[in-house]
Amino acid sequence: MSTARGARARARIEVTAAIKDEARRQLAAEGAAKLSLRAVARELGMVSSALYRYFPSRDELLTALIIDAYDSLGEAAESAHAEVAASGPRERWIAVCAAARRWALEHPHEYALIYGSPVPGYVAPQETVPSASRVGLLLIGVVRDAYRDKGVARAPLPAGLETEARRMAADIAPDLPPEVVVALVASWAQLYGLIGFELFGQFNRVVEDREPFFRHAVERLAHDVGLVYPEPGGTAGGPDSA
Amino acid sequence: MSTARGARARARIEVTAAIKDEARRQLAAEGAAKLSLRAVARELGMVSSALYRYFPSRDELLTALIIDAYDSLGEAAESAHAEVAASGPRERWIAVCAAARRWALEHPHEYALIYGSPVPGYVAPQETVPSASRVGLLLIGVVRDAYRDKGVARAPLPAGLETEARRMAADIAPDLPPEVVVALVASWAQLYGLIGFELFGQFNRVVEDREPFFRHAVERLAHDVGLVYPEPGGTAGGPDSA
DNA sequence: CCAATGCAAGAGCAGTGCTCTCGTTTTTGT
DNA sequence: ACAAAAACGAGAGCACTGCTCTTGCATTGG
Repeated sequence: MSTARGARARARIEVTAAIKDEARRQLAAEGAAKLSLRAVARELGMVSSALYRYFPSRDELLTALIIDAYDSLGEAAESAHAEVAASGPRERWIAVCAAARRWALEHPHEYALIYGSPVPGYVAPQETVPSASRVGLLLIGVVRDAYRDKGVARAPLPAGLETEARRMAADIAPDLPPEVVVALVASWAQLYGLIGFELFGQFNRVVEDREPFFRHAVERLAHDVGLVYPEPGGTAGGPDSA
Repeated sequence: MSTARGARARARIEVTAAIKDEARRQLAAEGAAKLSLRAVARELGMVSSALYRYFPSRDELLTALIIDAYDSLGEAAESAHAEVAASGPRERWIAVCAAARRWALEHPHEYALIYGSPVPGYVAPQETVPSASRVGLLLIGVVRDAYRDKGVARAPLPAGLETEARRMAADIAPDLPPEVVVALVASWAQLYGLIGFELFGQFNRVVEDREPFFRHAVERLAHDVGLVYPEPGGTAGGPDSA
């Protein structure tokens, strides 16, 4: 009974996985632009039209790969974070950022797929959101822990940003002060600016020894979100001084 | 004489320009992926093979558009900077960053072409470098002026970054302290992280009122490169305290 | 003035995403 | 258990792409 509706269904799952695997191989090898449905089908020994039984279009296949890429990146960041979970917030912050960079350097085409220019007129479907948020959630968690523990440093917000900052905080991390949430989101975006510039060649002939450069930049981002001190001994606004 | 070898040569220039114009139109309308040589030729009333007399391949056409895009962005930033040339370094810094953002929002596909994922296996040819550097040079200039005037704030570099920082400074701005150059390059990359996230939809449902958010983030970047004070009255390390 | 070159046009090749049809196989409802 | 329904693989075909090659005309330079 468990395999009653299984023969077909299980085959379907396997073929779907095989298609994604082969597609991912081609993506990693040649990039999203050269990913061809026909080539995938050819490599799998099936005819191209058969592939449409599994993915209704090339874009749908790409979307599946995008979700997988987000998850792969998120997993890499989460496991890197787990290894330093006992350390201070600065270490944890740096570990997550460094893991994101490492993953990007190891999977350039997949990184380009998710953080580079989105394909043609493509808007990310709703179902990508959970996977896409994993690194961000990790960073939020680090700052939240630091804040709960001994508080984080903050700088006042300009007048024009106050209401938006409150709205952002309510949506993202209601337990954190708006200033911190704003700095967090900005740092999050800036992190990917650093990674993208390295990956897409903008640092060629500008930054050569990139690892220490990145580490230093990321430490400054940690500072920006209020993770001020190298390690123990945080002064700065505590959870109660709001 | 000036038009002696002109009949042909002038026509060539005009046709080349017409091709680029039409290609740019299609790029702006549909994005780089949907830019088709045949469609360009069709729109210009010529046959597709004729177009290859002017651009040896699609990639060459794209490269030409890339250079134009860099120049367009650079020009926008430069003219925005010129309008506040008399103001303090913070105002000038913000004006350049805001102009880059505005240009990106107005030319999303062109921005994606130059700062998004590079096309297939594409590496930017050497001739793009001057055009690509214009915004960066502007930012360097702002910091240089501030430094010469009353100095900028600096934070010490970690040990592992010192030699690379010196190398970078020698290459980029020998008259600026290495710490400042490092912060400058990092801020430069981070600026495009902010712009890219807004443009490519990463801020959807996260940041709604983006203009003040961006402005605040950019002010913090100004702070990071040592442009500390809202306006006059800079303490911080002067040109001589190196 | 004539040869060399520049250029537009057309045909053609290999490749793409995608649709539709046609048997065959598997699943499902009675 | 059997027939109706759904899922599936294969193939042909359409419209499109980048790019090459050949042919014939126009422009240029010696």
